[in-house]
Formats: sequence, C-alpha cells, structure tokens
Amino acid sequence: MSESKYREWILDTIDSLRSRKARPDLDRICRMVRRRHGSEPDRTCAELEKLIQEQTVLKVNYKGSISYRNAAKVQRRSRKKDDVSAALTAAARRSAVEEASHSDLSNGDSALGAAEQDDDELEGDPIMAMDTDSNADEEGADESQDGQDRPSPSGHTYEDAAVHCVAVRAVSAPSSPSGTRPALNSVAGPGTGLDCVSFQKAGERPSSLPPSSPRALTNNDWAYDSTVCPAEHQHPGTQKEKEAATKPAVQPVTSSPSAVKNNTKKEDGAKVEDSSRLSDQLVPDYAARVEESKNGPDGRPQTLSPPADNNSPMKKNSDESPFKKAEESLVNGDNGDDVSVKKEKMSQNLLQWSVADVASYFSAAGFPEQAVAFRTQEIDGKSLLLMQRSDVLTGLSIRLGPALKIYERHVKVLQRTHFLEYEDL
DNA sequence: TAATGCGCACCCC
DNA sequence: GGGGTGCGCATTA
Repeated sequence: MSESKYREWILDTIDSLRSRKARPDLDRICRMVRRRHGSEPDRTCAELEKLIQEQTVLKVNYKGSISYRNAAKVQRRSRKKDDVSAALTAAARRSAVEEASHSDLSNGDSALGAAEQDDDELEGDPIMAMDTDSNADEEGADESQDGQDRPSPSGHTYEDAAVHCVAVRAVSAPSSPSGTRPALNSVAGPGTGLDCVSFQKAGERPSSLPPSSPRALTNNDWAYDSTVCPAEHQHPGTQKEKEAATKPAVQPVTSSPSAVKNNTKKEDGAKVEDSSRLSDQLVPDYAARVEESKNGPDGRPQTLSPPADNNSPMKKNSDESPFKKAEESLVNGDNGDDVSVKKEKMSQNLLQWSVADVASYFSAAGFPEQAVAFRTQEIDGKSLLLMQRSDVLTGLSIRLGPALKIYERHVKVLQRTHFLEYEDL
C-alpha cells in the first residue's frame, strides 16, 4: 500500500469523522480505515504517525483527548497578527487561563494553531505541529498513578494499535537527553512556526530558562511524542471528571513508555516546568524531535555536515568542517566548548557558502531534488540566511512537504545558528 | 452491534 | 454572533 494511499484514507477518515461530529481519535480512525479499506490498525497507526510527522495530519489535544486534524483543513482561526508572539498570544492566553483555573492542562484546541497556509510566518509551522499536548502534569500523573488506560469508548479494540505506536515511538524517539529545541524565538523571525508553538507561552516559559535554553522544551517534546498514543488511553474516569468540569484538559505529556511513569511520578518539579512550557497547544512533536536531534548539547542548533564542495570555502575545512566536528562531537557526546567554537565557524562559513555548497548541503540532508531547486534559484549562503518561510515553501517551486522540512529542519536552524552567533558577537 | 446523523453545549474570537 | 469541536443520544444498516 502506498503511503499516499494511506494518506488519502486517513485524511478521508478524519474528514468523515469530523463531518459526522465524531472525534477523530486514533481509535475511530483505525476502526474506520480498517472497515473501509481493510487496513490493520497497526499499520494505520504507523501511517498516521508518518502523516503527523509530515504535518499532513495534526495531532491535537482537545478537551483532554487526542484528536487528529486534517492539516489542510485546519485553518487558522483568527491569527492575523504577523508575529509569532502575537499568534501565540491567543493560544498562550487561553492555555494560561485554563491552566490557572485548574491544574489540569488544558488546551483548548490545538488545532487552533493549525496550519497556516499563507501567512508568511506563522504559518504552519507552528502549528502543524500539532500536538498539543501539553503537559504532563496531572493527567499524566493520573494516568500513571491510576494505571488505568483510557478505555476506548468502543472497547479498546484498537488499543493495541495505540500501544504499538507508543512502543514504536519509544524506540524511535530517544529520550534525547541533551537535545533540545533550538532557540525559540528564532531569528528567523517572529512567527516561525514551530517555535511559535513552543513558545506560545512565552511569558510562561520556565522562568529560569531563556527561550533558547537548550533545556527548554526538551523532554516534553519527546515526551509528548512518545506518549501520543498513550494519550489515547486516558482513563475515562479522570477524563470524564475533567470534562465534566468543562475544562479542556491538556494532556499530560509523558515521555517514552518506560519513562512515562517515572516522569510523571518522579519529576514533579520537572513536570511543572514542562507543563508550563507546553501547556498548550500544538507542540510539534515531530519538529521538536527533529530539532532536538540537531541540537547540540548546548541547545544550539546543529546542522548536517554539508558535503564539501570542491570549490567552496568549506572545502578548505573539509577535513575539519565545523559541521562535521560539531556533528561528531554530538555523536561522541562531546559537550566541550569547542562545540560553540565550531558552531561559530559554521555560521561564519555559512556566509561563505556558495550555491554549490547550499545545494550539496540539502542534497546531503536528504533532499537531492530540492537541492536542485536551490541551485536553480542560485541560493548561496547569504541568500539562505535571508530566506523566509514563504520563500522556501513557494519560491523554490518544490513540494510543500519537503519544503516544510527543509525550512524547519535546516533553513531555520542554520539561520538561527548564524544569528545567534551574530548576536553573541 | 457498529456506523452514522445530528442537536446541543461549550469555547474562542 | 459565528465558527469549530465533540458528547451523547437517536436512527439506520
């Protein structure tokens, strides 16, 4: 079965569920896909995860339970402001209020942040992110403490699938101890999606942590990620009670399955931080993951080692390309100061990247086709630094999916890194 | 019995 | 007031 097929099925299913006013949750989606197409829940779950990562589907925590949205249909509700902060403000405000009113996390709907398609910045990214979950606080605690799984209304039929997802995620999502989300307020400008999401509560950011603090948003991103499915299993009890209170509860974000309990039970302090951090909306778990994977120990973004081009400036450092070193250091767990030095070099080098360097970089990053577009558009390091989201999404005439990934995972990261260095100077 | 339809309440803007 | 969401119940297959 092709992925596109699944994409279609899943999106159709979500749309269908929505149209009949049923919550598009994992259970229903799996059930409907199986009924309609005979696809196994496990597979559906896996595909759904992919779609979430692709941001084709948004996973949101709405009223205490996970829902899935068709990203293409989630329109920004009212975000008009251009800057991220503004965009986030609403969500942040909402969640803040809700949190304040009850210890639960609540989040309105995360869909709220949904993808924006046109605005330059806010857009999509952020939101797409989808996952809204937010925190792990109480619910997480409840979950782990009560040890109850959320019975699927229809009878757990698909719990297994959900569980599977968890397992899968747990495996694929390292608890990234050192990784973190890059500076939230990206240099890329206000409104860079993912950041936005994570920042929605900028004002509530863990006090001691700077927006760009590596520690900010680390575990939770992962946590959420890995617990997405578990979220589906919330126990009815608490869930109901919470809902009864008419408060949208934000899901607890827990970390990997094995860590879930530990985190929810042990790290109360951490949870507090986490919850305030993610308390609301869409947390691009996927993006977070991606970024985390790229972030260095210090939380600064790390990038791939661009393939040194023979004529490029980078070639000079081919053997000790800053990228390479940084990457290696990451791999080796090297947290030394030289990482920052290396990054500095990297950013400096960015200005020296030639069109070929840029193309090589993206090619090496797994976007060979898109690399051609960069080359065609003669994007060199300087141009890359000036690129905005819309430029990447629409200016290169490349497919939206890869474009989003390229922008979020690479362009933004590179820009951020560069500007951070610049600021430091 | 599962799937579907939909009134209604809630929330946010 | 409008729009999105989804619970809960009635209806249908």
